[in-house]
Amino acid sequence: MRRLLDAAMTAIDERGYHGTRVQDVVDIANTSHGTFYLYFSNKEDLVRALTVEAASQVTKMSRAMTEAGSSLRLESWEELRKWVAGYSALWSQYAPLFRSWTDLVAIDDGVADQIRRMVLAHRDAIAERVADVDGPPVVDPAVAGMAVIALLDRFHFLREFVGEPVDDAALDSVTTIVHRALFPAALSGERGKA
Amino acid sequence: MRRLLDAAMTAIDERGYHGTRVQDVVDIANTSHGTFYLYFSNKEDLVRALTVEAASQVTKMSRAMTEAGSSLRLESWEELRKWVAGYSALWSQYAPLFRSWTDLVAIDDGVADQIRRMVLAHRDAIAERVADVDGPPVVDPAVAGMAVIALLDRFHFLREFVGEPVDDAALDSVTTIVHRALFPAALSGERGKA
Amino acid sequence: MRRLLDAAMTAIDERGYHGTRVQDVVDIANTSHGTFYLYFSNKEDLVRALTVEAASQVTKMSRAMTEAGSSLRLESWEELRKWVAGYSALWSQYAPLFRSWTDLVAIDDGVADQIRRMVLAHRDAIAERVADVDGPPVVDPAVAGMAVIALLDRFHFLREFVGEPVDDAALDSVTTIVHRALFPAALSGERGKA
Amino acid sequence: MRRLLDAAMTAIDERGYHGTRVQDVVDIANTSHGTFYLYFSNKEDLVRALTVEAASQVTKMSRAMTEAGSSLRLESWEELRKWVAGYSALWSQYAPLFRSWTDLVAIDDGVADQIRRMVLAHRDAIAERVADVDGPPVVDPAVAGMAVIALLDRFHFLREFVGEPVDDAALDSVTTIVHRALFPAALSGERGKA
DNA sequence: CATGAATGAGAATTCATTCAT
DNA sequence: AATGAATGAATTCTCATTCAT
Repeated sequence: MRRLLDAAMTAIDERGYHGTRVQDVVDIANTSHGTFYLYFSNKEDLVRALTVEAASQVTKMSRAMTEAGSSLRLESWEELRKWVAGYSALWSQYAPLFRSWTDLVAIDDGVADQIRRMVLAHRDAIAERVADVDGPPVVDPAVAGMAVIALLDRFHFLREFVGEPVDDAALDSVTTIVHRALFPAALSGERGKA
Repeated sequence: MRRLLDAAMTAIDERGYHGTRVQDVVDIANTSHGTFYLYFSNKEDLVRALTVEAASQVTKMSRAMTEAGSSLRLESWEELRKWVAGYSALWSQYAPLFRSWTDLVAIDDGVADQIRRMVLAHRDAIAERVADVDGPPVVDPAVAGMAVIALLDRFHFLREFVGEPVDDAALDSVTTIVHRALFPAALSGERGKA
Repeated sequence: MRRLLDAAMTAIDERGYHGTRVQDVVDIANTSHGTFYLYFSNKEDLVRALTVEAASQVTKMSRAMTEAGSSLRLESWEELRKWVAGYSALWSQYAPLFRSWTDLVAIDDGVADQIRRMVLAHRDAIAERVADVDGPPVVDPAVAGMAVIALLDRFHFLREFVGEPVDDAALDSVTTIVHRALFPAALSGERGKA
Repeated sequence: MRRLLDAAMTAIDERGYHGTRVQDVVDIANTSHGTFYLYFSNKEDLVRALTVEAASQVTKMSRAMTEAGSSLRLESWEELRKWVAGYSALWSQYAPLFRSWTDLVAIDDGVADQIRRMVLAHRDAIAERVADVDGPPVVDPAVAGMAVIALLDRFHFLREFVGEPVDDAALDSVTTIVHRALFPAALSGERGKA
């Protein structure tokens, strides 16, 4: 079962969700057709399972931001950088899935709901952090949260797409961009050469 | 032929690229299977034509930014706002296609090349504008350009996805976010209520 | 389409409904898989069409019995014999279908409804004729009607099954049996040697 | 093994022979796939076993009619009624199987042979009783025997199918019908209310 | 130019049966 | 004896594409 999930990730990575046949998955997992349907009732069921996994990781991230006792201060460039790095690592881990989001939400309502909840929770978590900062909010925190998610998600996709996968330098720059966008008052503290 | 292209947009809008059957397109266009293959050698050919159209519009935008005689100053909030509005209008017009990008690039190399060129041209145009501004660039202009494209593209998608389509207020906020991100020095001039 | 219906009859005749593959039908019809699904949405749809055909023939028989102006007098051995012959001819024509009834009603509600209506209409038509006869009805006409249908249907099946297909002599005997069962008072008029 | 046979009857009752999966049977029997194949070499083997059981019951009935010392006089309405009741009880007990006859004989030659032998034995037993009666036989006893079997078997099926399961009143009427058909001379002795 | 019936390759899914434990 | 995970042959159905009219 784990083998099938991993194989699915590999297959989706190589050929995209639609390009992936059940046959491809079981070939990679070195098992048979029948076995696949022993564990998953169909292709969507498999991708639903993968989505639950990925979404729960992202949700864990959001929760870590907001839960009591958390001391994450996004307005600190250093802490924001770490958070960005965390997101980036997650994206890389589930890249095939994140890349297929657009597809998936159109195919299966269950998956769409999962992802919608995840996005909204993440957005709200960021919004809360942004609104927390001293001084009057100058942009709608909900918009800011969504913008950050949009930026981070798509930036990874596009950089891969144009053949320049995200590296540490890119993450430094992206962090600075996000930092400036969210906390314009806190110009000091940025790493000089970002 | 125009009818077929429009029909394809409608169909892709409703059912996504993969969900769209040649049947659907010819039904909407009120024509026949045979006619479809008279104008397009296959389904990919059709989507290639649509992509050429959309990409050329975007490229027109990029070119307008960079070509000699252009006076567009993104560092002005008002001008940036207009530019954002322009992009948003374009996105809305070609929403079905933009939404399907992720799919499309995986399907057809021709489409992928088109889009890759378009993205890079757009990124470079923005980068040039960012680099132009007086004072030392603090973030890599290429990263900034890509980040802006990523943000704008995905923001539209996500807002639609969560059921809150982008409106003027959202664009105001997004403009402010982009403005701060790209031109941290130019804090004055922002619209107060964004 | 006619070709497919006929082919289906042939195939069901040879292998039974469950034993019949779509492939078998199209092979006999000398056409292709795709063509089959052009005319029928699936196997059940095909059998539904066949059932409509057969059921309408039987219903035509029932209606001929009851409609105004009909002078069919089942209590006359000769007329009963003709009616039995008519039923027998119909059974032979749609034998594969009649043989598969038991199967079919378990598979598709549409088919089951068709057949149920047909059976009830036929039973009621017979019951009406039986009740019409002078003298007090000694058996429940509805039971008598159903018994006649049961006898005629199954008799054909069983005789084929044991390798002695129904012939004229058998039909003579069956007619006498039915005649005696329904009209015990009318003993005269029977053909002597039945 | 008994558990498996009973489970199979239950399953066939609910879903018909073709609708019954080995899975269903073992689920009902609360055992496993492996165990099933320990006792039966395949699905047909199971149904063969069930058929042997049912057929031997029917054969017992036939034999009781013909064996030396038997005093069963079908020409007595009362005795015929008892015999009909016996058949009806048997039918009800093995209803799932009797209902599936048509299917079964098409599937497995062994089953078909069983059933064929049973039907012929039964027919001959009835024929013998019919021929035994004083006076010249007016219908072919073999035809009469088969007709009676056909009537009784299908009558039960059809009544269940139209939602009016056979009850005592129906059996009274059926008895009268059969009685008149077989023994037209013996009009007296019928129960008045049939 | 336009049509739409016909095609068949390709994909998903089911389920009887096996076999290592 | 009993188990149940694993298998893969067999089947249904979809849909892009062709081609005769």
